[in-house]
Amino acid sequence: MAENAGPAANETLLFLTDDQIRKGIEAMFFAYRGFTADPDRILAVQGYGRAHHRAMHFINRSPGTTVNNLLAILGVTKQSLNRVLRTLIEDGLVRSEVGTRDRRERHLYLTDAGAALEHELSTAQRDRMRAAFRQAGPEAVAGFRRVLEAMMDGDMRRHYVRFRETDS
Amino acid sequence: MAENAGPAANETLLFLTDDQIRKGIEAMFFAYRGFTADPDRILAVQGYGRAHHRAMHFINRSPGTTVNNLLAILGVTKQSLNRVLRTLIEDGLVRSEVGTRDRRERHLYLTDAGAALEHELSTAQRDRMRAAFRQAGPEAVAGFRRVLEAMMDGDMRRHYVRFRETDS
DNA sequence: CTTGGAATGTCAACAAGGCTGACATAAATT
DNA sequence: AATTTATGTCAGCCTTGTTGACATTCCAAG
Repeated sequence: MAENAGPAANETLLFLTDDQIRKGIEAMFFAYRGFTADPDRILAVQGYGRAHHRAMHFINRSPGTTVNNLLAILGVTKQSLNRVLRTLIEDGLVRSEVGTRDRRERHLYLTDAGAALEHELSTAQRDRMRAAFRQAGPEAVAGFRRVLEAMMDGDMRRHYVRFRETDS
Repeated sequence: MAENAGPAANETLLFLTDDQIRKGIEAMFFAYRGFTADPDRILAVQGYGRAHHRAMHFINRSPGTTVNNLLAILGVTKQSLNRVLRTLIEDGLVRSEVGTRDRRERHLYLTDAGAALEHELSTAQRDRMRAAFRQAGPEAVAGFRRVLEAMMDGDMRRHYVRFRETDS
């Protein structure tokens, strides 16, 4: 792994003190609340929760994905996901199609109504993220991404990278 | 607020495209899982959850804090927090002392056992954060913090800043 | 071809931890 | 004395995690 070999390597190690790390941890905690606040507000009105948002986000990202696939990405049990999917399907936001090649699989798509809600949610979340990005500047954003990627578990990083490379 | 006025301002606006923002959103989602994974594993063994971790973290950060104070930081209802605090007090991890100046208040402290568990949890979390910081480098870390701070809600930023400036 | 296992998805029941509402108590404030 | 504030508690609800049991479908070994 290519270690950072910048100038004044001795001095810059200050960024690894427990105190700096602790600040990072608290920043992560408080920021994540902001990250989910806007979609949560919208969802509460409709009687949905964060789990519905996550499902719709990733169905939108890869239409036709299977339940199993979604399971691996979301990192929950199939039973948990199923409850969420059931309500989304009942409410006409998600469409589930039996696979043609393998009839055990269900391929998931957003309906028009589902796409509309997903768009509303993701717009709210994107607006805040965009404001933060603009305020912090492009170099900060690059660093933000770099740290987050290094923080992911191996499995999650695989999913993330797969998405990152899709339709770059 | 001082807008970024770096060189090639035209070109660098590319970092604000919807696609870049979406990558940031997904990075945040996947990274937060890694962020909580290690403490969650430890907590599961003891029958506690993330809520207990958060309470202990902030009691450790400001010993003697009141219930009301903790409520504002954690952003939950008193009923929710009380359930968690009750079990922590019953199990001898947290001590609650009636205030001397204002006897309505309860001041919260970690017991030795509580401090030990808190330390175990925060060590696990810090280790991962430190690894990510080291891998990403000091400039990336600065950017990471900058973006997260810009992402916080106003109230949360107030709490964060208060902590950040305490015993810097 | 049949049969047994593996993969996939569904239903039921439970627990953690959010939430609201109502209420009690004690202390401080007016 | 009356009101407000800080805290705790009870009851009940919702979302979203969990396990266990089960149905369906596919595939591969006999």
